[in-house]
Amino acid sequence: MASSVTIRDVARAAQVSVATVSRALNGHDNVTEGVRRRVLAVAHELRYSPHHAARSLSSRRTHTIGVVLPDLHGEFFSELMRGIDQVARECGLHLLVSSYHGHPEEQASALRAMRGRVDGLLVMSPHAGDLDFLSENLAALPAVLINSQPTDTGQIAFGIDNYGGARAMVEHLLAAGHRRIAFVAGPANNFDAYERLRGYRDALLAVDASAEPWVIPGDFGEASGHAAGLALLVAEQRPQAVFAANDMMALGCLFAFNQAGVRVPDEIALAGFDDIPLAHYMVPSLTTMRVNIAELGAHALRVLLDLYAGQDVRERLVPQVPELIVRQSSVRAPAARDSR
Amino acid sequence: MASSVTIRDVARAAQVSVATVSRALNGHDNVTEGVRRRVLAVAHELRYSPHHAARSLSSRRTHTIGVVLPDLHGEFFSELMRGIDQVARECGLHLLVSSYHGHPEEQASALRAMRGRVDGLLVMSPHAGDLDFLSENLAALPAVLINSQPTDTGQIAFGIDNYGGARAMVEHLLAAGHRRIAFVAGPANNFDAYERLRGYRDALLAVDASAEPWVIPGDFGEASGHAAGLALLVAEQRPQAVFAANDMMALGCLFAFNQAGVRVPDEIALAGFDDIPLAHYMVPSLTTMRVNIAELGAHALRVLLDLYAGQDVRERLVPQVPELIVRQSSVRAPAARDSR
DNA sequence: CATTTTTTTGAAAACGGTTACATTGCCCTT
DNA sequence: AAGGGCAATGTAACCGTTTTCAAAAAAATG
Repeated sequence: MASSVTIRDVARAAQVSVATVSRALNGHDNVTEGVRRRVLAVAHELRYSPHHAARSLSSRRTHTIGVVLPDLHGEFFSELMRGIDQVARECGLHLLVSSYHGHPEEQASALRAMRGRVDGLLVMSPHAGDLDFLSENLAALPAVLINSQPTDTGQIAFGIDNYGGARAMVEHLLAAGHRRIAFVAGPANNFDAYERLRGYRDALLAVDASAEPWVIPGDFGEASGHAAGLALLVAEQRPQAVFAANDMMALGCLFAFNQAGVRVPDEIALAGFDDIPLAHYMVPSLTTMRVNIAELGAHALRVLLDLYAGQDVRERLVPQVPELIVRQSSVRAPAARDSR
Repeated sequence: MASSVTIRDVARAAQVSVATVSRALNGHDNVTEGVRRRVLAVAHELRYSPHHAARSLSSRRTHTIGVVLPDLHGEFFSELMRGIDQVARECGLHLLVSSYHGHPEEQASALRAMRGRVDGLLVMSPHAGDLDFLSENLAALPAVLINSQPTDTGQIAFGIDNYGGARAMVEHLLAAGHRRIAFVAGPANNFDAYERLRGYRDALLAVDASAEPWVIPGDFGEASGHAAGLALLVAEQRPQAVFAANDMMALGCLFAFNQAGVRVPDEIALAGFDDIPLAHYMVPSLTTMRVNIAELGAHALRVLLDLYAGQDVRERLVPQVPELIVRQSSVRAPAARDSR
């Protein structure tokens, strides 16, 4: 089975003690050059590779970061992982990923199972109200919360400026001449969704205090966007623009509009949020708020590492501001610009 | 810092020996019910959680599976992870993910770093010719290779029947009445891409030995599909159908055709491979070969676990056969069926 | 050259669990 | 009541490293 050539084997073959082998391999400077070379040669020869568990038991470091996410699929997850992975590789760290499919108790057990397995944690917890619960189970590990609601328990957390992004989008739609703007909301207990909804509401009311927000429920999935699109089409007075809380739902809407022969943006304007790769390729291409998810993940890990190093990271927890990407779906004239 | 309440603390508080605590916690049956309850209560009270490194050092099991992939982004990766994750959760396993961005030496170090860290490995290595190299670095761990080319070194490996899938698609296009069928290829050194190309060629030549395959280079990215689409449009005689080696490139093609005002499928038919979620939402919706990537990952992990348990898994290494999904993009009449 | 200082090396103690083996206590035979 | 068998518990060795501390060797000092 697992071959298991240990540090003792290397020591014997190189005719030194295990302590010397350990020192040589870890690049300590108190080992003679000749000895070091001999040890390295023998280690390579024997295909020695240190046993991780033993090493981390004794050194109290695992060189591993735990990533606890609500789900392990979809564009968001994939991009987030990409960003995290990039930084992890640069720093020679490994990633232990874990998901809890919405079940809080699974999240708790996932978090606790991280003890002695990771040096720090990146946790994404978009569901409202589980923060006290969360800090309960954080096993005293350094942790950075991604994209959660702000916490009063002093947890290190930051995310995307969903509120500001949503406001910016509504302002764009208003500026493009649309007045009756409907909003397709995300899941009720999702903090991102809540913030985007709030941004939509505030932007509308800011320009006309008597305006009536028009909110259709959704769940961030394509299908719910499709349903929302159909619902909007049968309204006695159709909206002039539809702002979906994420791109997937906007896609579903567009699908519904296409099926019904309603032309976008001529008869109805459409906008999303996230700027997933498809947004660029839809016909018409989708106006959206670009969120650099990979950078979000990368930044989170960098902050975690500095936190681990004992630095003060407080002032680096500014939310990431999304960028407005205007494409064809929101303006009658051909899209003014497309930054791709 | 990390609180570190150890098994000894629990033992002291429960007034038993560490051995008894260990037994009680691991559900051994030789512990009196009263004692077990007391230990469990104390452990919970103290928020004890076993130190993973210590446990796996002594028990020789890590309850962790290593997943080594070429890249950590995109639809394929995301779906694969979803499938793997699902099985892992069912079995109470953790996932250590690692990527090597195409660099073989990084792959080697990633593989070696897995020693003492995981119980088994899931490796995806689509680049041709690194298999001997690979087995060199497998650290004698049980491993399952996903979607690699078949190996002669006796490695456990399986993947997708890309060849058969490509043949099936070409046969469908031929049956739909298209004769001049162009193929947008994938990266040159990618085994999946090679197999799909081979399937295309063979299917064409099977029906007419003098047929001339028409292959445009691509790299599986949207952009290369777009470029290929433009290239095809300026050919003196346009193809009647375009078969892209994956959906993303088909998407790029469609984008090019749409921009040029060439209607799909009326003027030119289009087909892809993978059945990514967007395929369903494109206008027109895309005919493609559905590959159940999540299931591929799930199956790979199940095989790995059985391999680990010492079973013979040889006859379970059959390639996964993709399913033909006919949508609007390949047939003039409204799509006959759409299995979504 | 003797002595002190510095560098290089080795022996052994952690690290926090699991588990083989020894021990204890209890019940059952005879 | 003594002994045997069995279940529950404790003791201590072990897993493969790192690291402290002491010893040995080498270098610097007077």
